[in-house]
Amino acid sequence: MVIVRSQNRRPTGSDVARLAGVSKSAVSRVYTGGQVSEAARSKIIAAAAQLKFRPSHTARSLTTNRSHLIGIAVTYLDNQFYPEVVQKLSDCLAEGGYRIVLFITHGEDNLDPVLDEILSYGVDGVVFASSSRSAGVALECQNAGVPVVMFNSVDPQARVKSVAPANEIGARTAAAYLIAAGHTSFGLISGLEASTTSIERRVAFASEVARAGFEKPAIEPGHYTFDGAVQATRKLLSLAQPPDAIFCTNDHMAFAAIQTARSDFGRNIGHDLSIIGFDNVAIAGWPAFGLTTYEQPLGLMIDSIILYLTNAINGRAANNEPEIVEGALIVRTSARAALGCTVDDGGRMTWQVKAAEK
Amino acid sequence: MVIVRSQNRRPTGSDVARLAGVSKSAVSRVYTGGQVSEAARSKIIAAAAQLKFRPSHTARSLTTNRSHLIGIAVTYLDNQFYPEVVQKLSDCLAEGGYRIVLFITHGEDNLDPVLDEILSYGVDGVVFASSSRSAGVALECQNAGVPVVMFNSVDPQARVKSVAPANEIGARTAAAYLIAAGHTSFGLISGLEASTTSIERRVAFASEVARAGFEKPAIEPGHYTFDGAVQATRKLLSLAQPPDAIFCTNDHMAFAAIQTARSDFGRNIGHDLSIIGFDNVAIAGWPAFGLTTYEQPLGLMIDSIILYLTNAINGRAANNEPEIVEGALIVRTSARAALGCTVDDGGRMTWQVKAAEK
DNA sequence: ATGAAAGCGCTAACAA
DNA sequence: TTGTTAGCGCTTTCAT
Repeated sequence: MVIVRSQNRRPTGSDVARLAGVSKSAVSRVYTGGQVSEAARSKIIAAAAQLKFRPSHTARSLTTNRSHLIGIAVTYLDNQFYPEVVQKLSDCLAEGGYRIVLFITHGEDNLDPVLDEILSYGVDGVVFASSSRSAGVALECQNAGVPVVMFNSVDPQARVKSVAPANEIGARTAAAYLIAAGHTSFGLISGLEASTTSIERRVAFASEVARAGFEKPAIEPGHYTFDGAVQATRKLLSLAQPPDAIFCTNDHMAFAAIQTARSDFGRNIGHDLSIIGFDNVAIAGWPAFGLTTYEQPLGLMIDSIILYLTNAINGRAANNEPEIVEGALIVRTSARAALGCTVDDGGRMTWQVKAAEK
Repeated sequence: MVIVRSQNRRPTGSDVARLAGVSKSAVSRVYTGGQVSEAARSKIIAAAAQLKFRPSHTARSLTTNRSHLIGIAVTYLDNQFYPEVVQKLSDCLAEGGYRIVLFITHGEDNLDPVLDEILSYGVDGVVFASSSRSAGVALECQNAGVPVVMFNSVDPQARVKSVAPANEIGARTAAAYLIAAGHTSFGLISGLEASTTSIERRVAFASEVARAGFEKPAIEPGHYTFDGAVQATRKLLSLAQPPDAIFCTNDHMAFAAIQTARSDFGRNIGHDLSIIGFDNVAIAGWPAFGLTTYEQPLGLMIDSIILYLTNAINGRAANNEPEIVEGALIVRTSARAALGCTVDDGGRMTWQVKAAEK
């Protein structure tokens, strides 16, 4: 009985070298952009094609100490914002030859086991896109020598790089817009209490409302979930003095608020009740919602992340300052129109904060 | 000048062994579940903790020939269905110690470069969730010795494993439901012409309509995109004899259809126009849509994928038959009510096809 | 139970 | 331009 084993083994560089009549190094050089004579190169290419050879990423990683893998930790994908982030990140990273390995956490309190795993996979960099206060884990990661950027939350001590939207400006703009539209009674649906994004948005909104001399907004927690926001909306609209304007700290909750206000309370959104969100996910533009919302300029943010990561990975000096990137209020129909709207060249209506001074 | 280099090197098993006063092999055995005396084990654990040692996944992969990485190729994440797939897959895979590496294709004609990359990453298995006719690439992958499953499309020659929904039953059920509700004039918005899912759903729907003796449905391509479906809806409703019932070959397009029919044509969905989708993504349950749709039982499908993959990876016999998994029509409000609805124990309304014979 | 040694498939000096 | 050689960090026989 003849045992044919080599058939089932994945071909290696040595196999190619043998078939092409050259050394392993020559083969390696072809795949790493080294100097190889045309004659040798073509023999190698031919042999490789014949054997269907593809260099083993794993083995290469071991010697080069680069996996070309970027870890991304994300809490959930229900909120359309995160798939958008993942997709854009994946696209940009792919251009540089990097791929994403996905770590979906579930809002657990202790992320250390996940961290262990991320680190053991030998990723070249990590993006923490979980909206919680992940500074601890991120820092550990960085101390282990792996470049990290926190997306959508910032390390107050600026030890790890962070890229985040202008939460304060966004929330203030939302408040100013609602005030300019003549609203007088405000509600707010907050996200996760542990997340810096939600806190910053909540505080800024409340402060802008107070600055204008109105009663402080009624606040209900929505936990960044759809169902949570449904409950929160019910509570707000069941108040003795229900608000006529509600700011939701993300779009995902705003969709819940709009629908609940409509179906359970018969509100006419954009007329007797204004709702503003935060993120500007694709669904915000759907006719059923026409959500007025403060956008996160994802393109810019992702660019920053990529720039930082590639610099850090290649040992180049990287700007460690937290990056707060400003968006714009995208004016649609879910909030009553305020004065001062202008249409930008993209055909989108935008709105500038007039109350520039804090 | 003293150069301290070892500080910045990630600790290795040898470092731990040296500190613990044992051999490399002992350290390895601790992490692979081998036989180690309690005394040695505790010394090793302590040393590892002190050095913050984590075994290198890369090095391990090289010797064991297992990366614990599963590649997943997906076309886009705009359609909420895919994030749901990715998340569930990630969760289930994580239980078995596997992680997902993401390959987002963009519906390119030639997937070979992507395949090269997938294969070079040394993944232990691959899931093709792009809805196009990826049988060719999938087959190549399998021939390279990497277990593959095609999700949501099937290889007609059954050479590679596939897990797919009951497209035909689903589409027939949708048609039967609309007919039972008294509709007489039908439209259909199809997906990508190259995708088996869309074709099967289109053909089955049309055939069921014909079988009942009605005029064949008006068909417009929506290309599985939101914008495409908006256009398709406009065309259908601008017809001289516009349909009063439209079947969309996925939910994502159904959302576009519902909104376009409402805002551009003033239709009252579920009354003067019925719309049915396919997938049952989370958004289908939102009050704004109340989409009646044929569900893909994601849980079951993912279980099948995992089972096949783990078997194949571990060289166990795996059932190579294509798996067609049946869902149910989830009855909500976007389609006029038909006779024969029953509420299941989960509180969802479901509907059984009565016209069982083909 | 433990250690020595070989080797996984590749890259990167170094020599020729 | 080429080949030889020595690892990368781990697992895994094989002796002990």
